[in-house]
Amino acid sequence: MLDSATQTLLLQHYPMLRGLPATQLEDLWANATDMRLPAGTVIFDENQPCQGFPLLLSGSIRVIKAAANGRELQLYRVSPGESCILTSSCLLGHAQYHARGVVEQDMELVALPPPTFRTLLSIHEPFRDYIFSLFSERLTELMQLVSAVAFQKLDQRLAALLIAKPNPIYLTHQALADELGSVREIVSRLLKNFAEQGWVRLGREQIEVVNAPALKKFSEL
Amino acid sequence: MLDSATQTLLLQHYPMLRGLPATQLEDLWANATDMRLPAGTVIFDENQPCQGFPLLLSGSIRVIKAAANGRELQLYRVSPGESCILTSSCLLGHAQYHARGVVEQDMELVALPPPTFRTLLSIHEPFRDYIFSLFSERLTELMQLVSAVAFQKLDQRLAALLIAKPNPIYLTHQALADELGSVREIVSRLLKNFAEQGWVRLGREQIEVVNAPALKKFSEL
DNA sequence: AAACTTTTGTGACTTTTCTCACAGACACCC
DNA sequence: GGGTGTCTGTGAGAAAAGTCACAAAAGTTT
Repeated sequence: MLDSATQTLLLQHYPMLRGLPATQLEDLWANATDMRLPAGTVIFDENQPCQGFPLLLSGSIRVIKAAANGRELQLYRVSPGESCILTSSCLLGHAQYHARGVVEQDMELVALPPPTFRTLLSIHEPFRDYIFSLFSERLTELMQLVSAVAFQKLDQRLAALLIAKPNPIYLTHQALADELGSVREIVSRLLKNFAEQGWVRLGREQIEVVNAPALKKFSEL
Repeated sequence: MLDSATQTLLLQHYPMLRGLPATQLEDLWANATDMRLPAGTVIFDENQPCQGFPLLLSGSIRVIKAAANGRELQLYRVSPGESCILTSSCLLGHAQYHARGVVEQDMELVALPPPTFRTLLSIHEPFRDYIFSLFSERLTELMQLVSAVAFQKLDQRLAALLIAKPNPIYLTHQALADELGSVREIVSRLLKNFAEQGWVRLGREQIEVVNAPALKKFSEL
């Protein structure tokens, strides 16, 4: 059962739920549960069935693939208003997870039980459209990712990653490597190259992009 | 307008359409168009909008990413009964294609105009479930692919590819390379290694797997 | 401020993959 | 059965990425 503050917040982040018939909305408030999860929580992992459908209110999730040797690669990130499409996939494909979800920033979410989720999909077109667009977006992103991993050099991917982030970047080289699916040493060396070109300035857990256009050009080479 | 033979074929491959109300079925027959495309046809490409929703009756499509230098990588294959989810993605996400679709084997398909597709989605739950499962499946496949490309060595991926295909494999090394996102020379060399291990026998445009278990074990290393 | 942890820098070396170049093998077609 | 085009084999070398080992630097804790 959701309190009214959470209800308001949910409708803010998920406006497509506003048009729901009153009875259905009541049903939603009654069956959904509010949760808070601290950063670092593993909310799902490979080969696990899934329990509910998450609607993010704040914070974010990193969805990653982990390799046997400890390396990992970020598939995508889930932000408020987005929900985790992988969970839809599990629920709708009656399958299990094939990735790991880790809370990146402390998170508040509303979890819908599977029947409620299915009902929403079937009765409410805006919600259905929303879920389809999410699927569509993720599919596109993943295809771009496959292509990047297969055909682009790491330095280009790193450059693209740097300019995609808010400017002074407060991350360790290891964190960047984990996002790219590579290792720390390589990222360090590449960053040093960028620094020598005068494109970035490096500090401990800090990377300042000083020549974004150059990085962009380089990443598109 | 579909002739009755095509109608029957369509319902065979897409049984979830059988439960449609009669009026809706009439609408479907009236608006759908039958098409035949020879192998090699590019049915869609990057940055193109899409016209209709394809339901495959026979043949197959390779969905690929092409790199600037001529290399390519197969994202997935579409077979009869499957439909191309990328097109759904385009239609539902109101976006453009981000990959290329090439007819692999001569193909017969029924194309639904976007409005018909949307109506089906909204009124017929089995069809909707079907589309969702397809999305779900593709998403999972793509995630596995990303992971394979990022973390597995080419020899392992090649081994996995060989055992996934019907046994005497009639393909050129170039075709295998294109499926893996690599180049011909490497595939040739790796195949030679496999042959020296006694795992395969090589011929012109022919690879016979003689020790599938060994290949499987190797691919899972 | 000494001890510890985390992060970063870096050299040396290996492995994997790609590139280029060219030769031989096979198939097909007049 | 000679010509032509498509496949395949292979060597030499380069480039990219990863591994290992260790040291220096920057923070944190006590």
